Amino acid sequence: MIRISFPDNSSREISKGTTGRDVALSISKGLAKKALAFELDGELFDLSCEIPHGGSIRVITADDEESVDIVRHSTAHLMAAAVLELYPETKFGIGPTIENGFYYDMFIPGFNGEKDIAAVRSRMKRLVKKNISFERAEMPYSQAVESFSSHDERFKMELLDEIEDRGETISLYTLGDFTDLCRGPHVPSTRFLSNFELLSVAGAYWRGSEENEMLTRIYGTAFHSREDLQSHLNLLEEAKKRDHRKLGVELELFSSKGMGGPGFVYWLPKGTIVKESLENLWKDAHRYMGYQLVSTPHIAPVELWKTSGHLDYYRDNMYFTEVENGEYALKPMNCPGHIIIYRNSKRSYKELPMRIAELGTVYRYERSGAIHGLMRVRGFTVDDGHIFCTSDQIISEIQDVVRFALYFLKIFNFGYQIELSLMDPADPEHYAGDPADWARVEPLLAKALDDMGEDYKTVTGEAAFYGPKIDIKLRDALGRYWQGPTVQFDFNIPGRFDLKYIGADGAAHRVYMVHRALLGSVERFIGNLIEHFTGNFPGWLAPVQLVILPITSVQNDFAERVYKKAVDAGLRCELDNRSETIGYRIRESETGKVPHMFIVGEREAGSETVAVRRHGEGDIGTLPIDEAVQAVVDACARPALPERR
RNA sequence: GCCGACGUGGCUCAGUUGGCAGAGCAGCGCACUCGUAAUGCGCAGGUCAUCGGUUCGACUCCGAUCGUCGGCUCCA
Repeated sequence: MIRISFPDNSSREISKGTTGRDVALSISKGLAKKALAFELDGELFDLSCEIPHGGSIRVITADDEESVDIVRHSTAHLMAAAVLELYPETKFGIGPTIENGFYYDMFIPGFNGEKDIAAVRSRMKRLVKKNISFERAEMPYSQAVESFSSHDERFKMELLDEIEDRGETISLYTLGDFTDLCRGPHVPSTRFLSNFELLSVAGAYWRGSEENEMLTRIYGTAFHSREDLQSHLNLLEEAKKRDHRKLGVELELFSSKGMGGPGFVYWLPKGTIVKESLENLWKDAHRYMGYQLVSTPHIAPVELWKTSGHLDYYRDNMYFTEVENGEYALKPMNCPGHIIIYRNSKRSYKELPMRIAELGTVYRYERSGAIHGLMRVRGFTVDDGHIFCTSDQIISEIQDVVRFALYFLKIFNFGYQIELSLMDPADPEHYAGDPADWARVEPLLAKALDDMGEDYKTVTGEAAFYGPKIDIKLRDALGRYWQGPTVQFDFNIPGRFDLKYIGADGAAHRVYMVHRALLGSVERFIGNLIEHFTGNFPGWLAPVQLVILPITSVQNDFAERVYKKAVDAGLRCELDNRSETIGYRIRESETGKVPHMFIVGEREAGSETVAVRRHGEGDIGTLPIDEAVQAVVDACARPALPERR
């Protein structure tokens, strides 16, 4: 007999051989019907498994958070089973769950890409209807090898060897004619798998290495209910609508095609207003926060990049050019330029912390397949800053940077998540600089965050080779995370360039250096903004803030007067007095996502008023001209500068 | 770079088994002077991504190149 306890703290004795299903049944028939698996002392098991030992047990149903992953994993098997039926020669790789879904990597002879997805889908539906059970079997290595080698499952054999090497139990799951090497757990049968969708097909290297053969990866997702699946599919639709590449064309913000070269952004007049407005706030905020703005060239002799280490570590991503007296490279980063500025004169401890910053456009060669709209380009503007300081200034400088970064996220209502990336102590060879320096600084970064009361995730081994870093991921309106601000310590470059300051003791000391970017790449950040706001920028960024629309040409003079007042008030305003219907012109401003419109007809002209219309809201009433202009000015006010320490 | 899909006027898309390239929107012109998301008529605009091949004849079939998209990879 073994003793198990339940979440409500009750407990009971059960005999050996009792399965999870028996336990669920003993509670209620309804529970047994809904049950997907059970958890014993934090470990998940199939419902059909015997309770292996005493402990605290929980029956997992669709109501439990972790259960959707079980459904997805089982659906991956279901998909594999369907693929095997259709393509008997298929060899299987791995089929894990991922955020929001699953995939399976397979070598599928005869598969015709997306065209054949529908067939797989309908075959899966058929298997669901048959309500086939998942059968688990454990077996010794030799028997498993026999089973997989008879089907020439070369990928599974590889996995099998690794499981054996780690000394883990080998378990196989059979679903109909398909048997897979798998840890489990799985749902009892396919009746739990009716709410899935196959989403896309892609190539993927076996085990993610370019050295290996490329397999076909099919992506899908699954949920407990039709409603959950539908709302996820709706989210994907919504994301498509917000795609910054699409909106960029529609709103005439930027162009990145044609002769301009892939991965290069050409900002159109409207996009330039967005970019400049953002950059202007950035510049003012930086000066206010004690940064000195600088400007450095786009190209420099290779010797500079040799000294900085970029030639060794970053060569493959750099553009080079030859001129008569030597080789030059386009800058892939701004740091060496800022170092030249630091080294321009002998620095005193009294100058520290010295914060310099630049909206520096850099060029990096990205492989053609990596390029993506504004998010991944070959030329972009880094809102780069470098802080030179002493060790006892580190904490407050880091805190200032993090606070400053959060300011930029908060003014746009982005959510965020902080990650602290540290070195892997088991692999010190991998990192530049004195390990003692690392040991001194890493806790300071953690302390800086702790003292601010910010939550963060520590990721060991994720530090850059030159130093530990704090990354902030931003979360947009659809809940998606993007690379955002980054704060990086550098134990490499100060040594390479022999950066020093003269201390109060009259001696030279090595200066500490922090790289930081708050927006990351201005281009990518604007891409995030476009998707976050669906192109409905806050007023201060809107390319056109106000459109004046006279109903007929009789009101043109009056409209002209209103227009001048708005322009004088500093608004980006347009007067649309084209000979089109008022409905048509309103529609154009609406689809152009102009935040405000003033509509002026006979009534307004006679009473020195305007009818105000707000994007997405429609007519909001009539106001005297000056009041209406002031309301738009207020709505388009730039956010306040950040608070200073 | 790799796997797969795609590439027809500024945009969105038709184009049957190879037989003279089509529509809507946008643009231009004319008329219309209009009350809160599309007024009407007319005009112009494409060497069907590029190059090569097969064919009497190629937007259509084949190959290569370039680009775009979904992934992989990369991401100091």
